[in-house]
Amino acid sequence: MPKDRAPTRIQKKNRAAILEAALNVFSAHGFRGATVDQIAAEAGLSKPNLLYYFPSKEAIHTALLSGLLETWLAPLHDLDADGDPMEEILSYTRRKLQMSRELPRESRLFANELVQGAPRIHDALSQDLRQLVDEKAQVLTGWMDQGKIARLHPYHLIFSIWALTQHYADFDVQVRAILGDEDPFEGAEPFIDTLYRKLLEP
Amino acid sequence: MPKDRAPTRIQKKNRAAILEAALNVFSAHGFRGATVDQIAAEAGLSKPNLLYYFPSKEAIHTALLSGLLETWLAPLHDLDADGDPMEEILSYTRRKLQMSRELPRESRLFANELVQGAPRIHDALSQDLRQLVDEKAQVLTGWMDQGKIARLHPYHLIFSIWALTQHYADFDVQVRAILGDEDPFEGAEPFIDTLYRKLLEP
DNA sequence: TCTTGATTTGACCATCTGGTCAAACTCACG
DNA sequence: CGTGAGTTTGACCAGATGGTCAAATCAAGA
Repeated sequence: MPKDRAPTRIQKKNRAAILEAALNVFSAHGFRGATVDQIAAEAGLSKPNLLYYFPSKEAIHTALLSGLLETWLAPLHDLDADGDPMEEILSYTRRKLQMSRELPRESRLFANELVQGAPRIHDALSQDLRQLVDEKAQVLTGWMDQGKIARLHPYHLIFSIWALTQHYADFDVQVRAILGDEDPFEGAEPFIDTLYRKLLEP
Repeated sequence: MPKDRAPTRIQKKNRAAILEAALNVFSAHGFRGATVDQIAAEAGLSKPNLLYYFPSKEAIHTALLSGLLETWLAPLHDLDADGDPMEEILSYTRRKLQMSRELPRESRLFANELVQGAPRIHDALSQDLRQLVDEKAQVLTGWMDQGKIARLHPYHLIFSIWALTQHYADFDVQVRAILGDEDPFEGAEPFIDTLYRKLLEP
């Protein structure tokens, strides 16, 4: 294992390659379904070499998840209490949908973990995520109190945005099996936009 | 392997026990994450005994999925072109949400499969499911043409119902981590009901 | 260039896992 | 009962998998 001095050029490169490869493999097969050999091959390293940079498969997975959590929650973080309510929410849904389109591996990585009971990120859920959502739910409630948007259960409103947007990344195969050649996001964007306009209109 | 005569009492009992156990294990850990030993233990059988009833792990999984597919699609099947549009759709969403509540293992079984690219049910998706959805999308389009419900992309409308309802089963841990003690379905039902009323109102 | 720490690897190991098999046991029915 | 089909299991196997280690190779600063 590399000493904990400043990382060398090679360390940076290889660590990045491993995490990139791990994202591919874990998101496609889940934790249990991924093998260290697979990740090593994808990263262009031998297995022992990979294990020189990360002490175990679990450690790679953990590093990956915690490294991506911030990215994943950024759009919700950016929901601004001082912005225009309708615009803020619509822009949040658009960013989330865009992330489904551009970062589907990340979405599936979390989906894989969640659908199996999130054994490795349960803490992050009930700590960081919960706190963030509590905070933003209050923002939503504030807007409802001011009559700026329709009164709805704020938590379920947030869940609905997650469900609608992540569905396109997580269940991509199903969506494409049904739509055929049509680009899912082409239709999804205006649909979701319309949905929230109608739903939130006071 | 039992001969293909009429199944004996014991065969019925054990096959059922195996499928029940397999549903528990596969839905919680995915195909790769589940082990034959685990399923056997859960079914109260030894591993060789289990493999006397099903030739392989894969066979159990297949039997389970194809046996449940019908159940899973029944609510959409029942969407009646001759019924009242708004009532038909709302009752479909209610049934789907109820299934998330009462059959979460089934939902997660499919979710696990889909999120990993559905390697074992790709055919069912692009054949049976696609055909069913095509058919029901036409029903929806008909209602839109008649001005009975708002004009929307019919496929994305269906996706939205799947996403919103299955979210509560598939990502149960996340939902509960955020809601704490509150029953997710308590709030979800009126939320989803309101959502589709507002969305579909012509 | 030389040295020293960083990097890489072939060989190896223990465990897990899906699956097999022959032998033993049980059950239903004549 | 007795018997043959149906059922169960302990022992076993081959391959996959996560992980280790000593030895070899490489890179960069003195």
